[in-house]
Formats: sequence, structure tokens, C-alpha cells
Amino acid sequence: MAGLQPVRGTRDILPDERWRHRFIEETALGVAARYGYSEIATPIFEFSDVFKRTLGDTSDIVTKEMYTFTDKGGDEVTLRPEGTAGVARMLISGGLAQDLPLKYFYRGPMFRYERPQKGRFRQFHQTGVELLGVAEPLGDIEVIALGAEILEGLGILSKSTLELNTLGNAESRSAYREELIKYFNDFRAELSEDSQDRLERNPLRILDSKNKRDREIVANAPEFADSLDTESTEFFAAVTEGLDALSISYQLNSRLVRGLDYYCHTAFEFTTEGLGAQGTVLAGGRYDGLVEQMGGTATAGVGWAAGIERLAMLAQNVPGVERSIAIIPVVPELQNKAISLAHDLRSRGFTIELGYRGNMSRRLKRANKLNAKASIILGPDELERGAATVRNLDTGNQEEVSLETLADHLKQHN
RNA sequence: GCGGGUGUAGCUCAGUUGGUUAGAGCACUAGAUUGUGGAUCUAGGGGUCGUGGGUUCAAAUCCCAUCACUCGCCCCA
Repeated sequence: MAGLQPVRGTRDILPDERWRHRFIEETALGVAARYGYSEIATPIFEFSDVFKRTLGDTSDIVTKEMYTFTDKGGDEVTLRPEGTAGVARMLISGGLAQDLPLKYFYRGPMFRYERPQKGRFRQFHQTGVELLGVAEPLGDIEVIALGAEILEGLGILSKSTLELNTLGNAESRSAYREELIKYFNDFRAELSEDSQDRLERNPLRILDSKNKRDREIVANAPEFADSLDTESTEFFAAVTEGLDALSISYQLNSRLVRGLDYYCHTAFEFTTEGLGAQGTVLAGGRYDGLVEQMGGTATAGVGWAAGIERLAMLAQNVPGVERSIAIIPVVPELQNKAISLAHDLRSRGFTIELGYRGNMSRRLKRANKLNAKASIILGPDELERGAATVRNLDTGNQEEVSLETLADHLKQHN
């Protein structure tokens, strides 16, 4: 392990894993496309202000997890720790607000300076969707349904729980905040150090503390529902009714909160047991205040992000890679015959492997290791008859096939 | 950033109270098989025992530090 090693928290993604990732991305993209979402890509780094302004000065992501540096031109830039901020920035800088509503899908690497752990890396990959310009509960419902359908496609939905909560509108939230501060102040000394800190910065976050004593105190804390005004209550009711109509089951969790100010109304997380401490697999919510906070005109937004590495650890039904057909020249003189046959078959859509060296035995051995489904044995004898031997590597059966009908034969038999 | 566990071959691991040239299985390479793979047999390559320092006549083994991985806290996807 000495010498060269990847930077802590980063990893090489080898073919098997990349294949899984790709399946996940393609599944997500496919479902999103059917909902009318289009793929976009924003830069992997932005001016640091983009994240500082959107994520807030109080969040851990901004205060201690960002990869920030000054570039050669003296600009302070940051490797993106999440996807939504960049999309909001794009909406503003690209003048896209005229075309609302907009439906975007994205995927790509994110960076956070955290302590690596199971399902947690410093460079990791997310896929996500953002629905911009839809203030109606229908947007929340659509986005959740979209997420659920992707998880279903990956065979994960049945192993996960949709947790759902509302953070209400701004008025309700600040009213609740007051209630919480009032309540927790009486227990200030008993709260964990972290939660005492949270009481100043972000009292909502105390609600999802894992500290035992905190939890006891939280158990009797005021309920958000009691602070919600009529608008907020009705909005949430519409969301849950929509989910009911779609038979998407969920669990109300009044302790599910979001740290950031611009979040409002619906907050949701699909969680699972299979990932240790990192149980959240797809999470999001409504962020109507975000674009305005960044300096654009007020724009409703709702979306989610999912961790690809986490999905990859859980995905059940990843298909196998396509199996190839190996072309094996029996004698060196037939090398060129082999490469032109390979070229021809590849152009017809077949996946062809050419052993690069060795006698027939070696090449068959290699074909077997590559999990090829068949081999085409090109020998002088058959070639005189304008044919080649096709050997099925699963059954060991082989037959002579004329070169003219070779492609058809392969199509039929594989 | 804080706590616990673990680092011996590409992988999974063994290595007895410190004691000669550090082992196995799998994998890899070659041969048995100059037109037939998966099985078997034979041979071979591959290790500064994570790294650095210390104790000792002698360290994979004991001590310290450090790095990495891992499980929690935290944070979240």
C-alpha cells in the first residue's frame, strides 16, 4: 500500500463497478426521461459564493466540508458538494426563468471533505432531478413518484422506506423555530454539546439528533404540526393525498428536517437498513426560497439527489454485461482474415474479441476467461470450403458454418 | 474533527513464548496438449510483512509515531 495511492476518500472505479453505476444512471435517466426531464450538466466547480450563498453559513457542508481553492486568476472556486446550487445558478445566469417550468436531470461527481466511511466518500457520485417553476403540490408528488419508480427499477424500493415531513412555509417555520427555542432552552444544560450548538444555529436539527438524552428531550418537544398555518397544512395534505392516489407508501416523520433555510414544505428521504450509518439513499424536498436567495427572481423548486455508490451497493437486478464472440485463427497466416472478419461482424453489431497471441488452446482459454459465449474458429480446412467452425463455449457444441451465412447463424443461435 | 478495530503475495488468510533463505489456497505465467477452453498434473514468477523510528545478539511478532482501510459519533446522498 506504500507509494502511490489514490487520495483519501477517492477510488478507482473498475469495469464491474462502473457497469453497475452505469446501469443505475441509465435506469434513472430512462425513468426521468419518461417524466419529461432532460439531462443537463453544470460545471464541476463554481465560484465559492454559489455554495456559500445557497447552503448557508451554518451548514457543515459549507463550514468544513468544501474543497475550496484559489485559482491562478485569483478567483475562489469550490468543487461542487451537491448539485442543486449549480442548477439554480444556471437558471439565473442563463436567463432560463422565462421558460419555466423546467425539468432537469443530472448525474456526476460531487466532493465533500468528510471522514470516509461505508457509503461515504470524498469524491462520490450523485444523480438528481430538479423541477423548477412549479409551486403546486403536484410538483412534489411527481418528483417523489419519479424517485420511487427509479428505486423500483433498481429493485431497491421494497427494501426502503419513504420518510415524509413538511417544513411548512416560511411563516410557519419561523413560528416553530421560536417554539423550539423556547422549549429547548429549559433543557439547555442537559443537551449534548452538538445540540447546544445547534440551538444557536439551527434548532430544527436537534430533532434528528442521535444522542440518547437529546432524544428523550426531543420526545416531548412541540410538534411542527401545531405551528403550521392553513396554507402549509393544505399543501402537505395535497401531497400526501397524491401519494396515496399513486399507492406510494410513506411514513410520516416529524423529526425529518433540513438544515438549510431555503427548504420549505415537503422534505423526504428514502432510507434503507443495508448501509450502516449511511442509510439515506435518495432524498430531497422543496426549495422555493433558493433562487431568490441567490439573487434571481423568486422561483419555486423541488427535487432530490441520490447517491450512486449507495444505490450500487443495494441494486438487485443489474444485468450481466454483453458476452462477446471470440475469433480464433488456427494458424498465424489467417491473422488478417480474422481481423477483417472481426471488422465485418462488429459493423453488424456483434461484440467481437480477437485473441492477440498464442496458439488455439491459449486463445480458447482466454476466450473462456472473458466469458465469451462462442468462438469462431478460422482454420485452413474450413476456409477452403468457405466456412468456419462456430463453437458454443457453454455447451461445447460446434458446427461448420459458411462465411456467407455466418452473421445470420450467430444472430439465430446467440 | 472525536472514539474503537484492522494492515503479511493481485485476492482470502496462516505464521506457536521474538530465532536461519516468510507460507498456503485461489489468481497469474509456462508446459503436459504444434486444430479445441472450462478439469487435472507439473514447473515458474510475484513479498523491503502499510510506512518511519525505537527496544534487542535477533522483530512479521514487542513499543512509539504516522498513513490507509473499516465501524461508530458527526454530517449527509
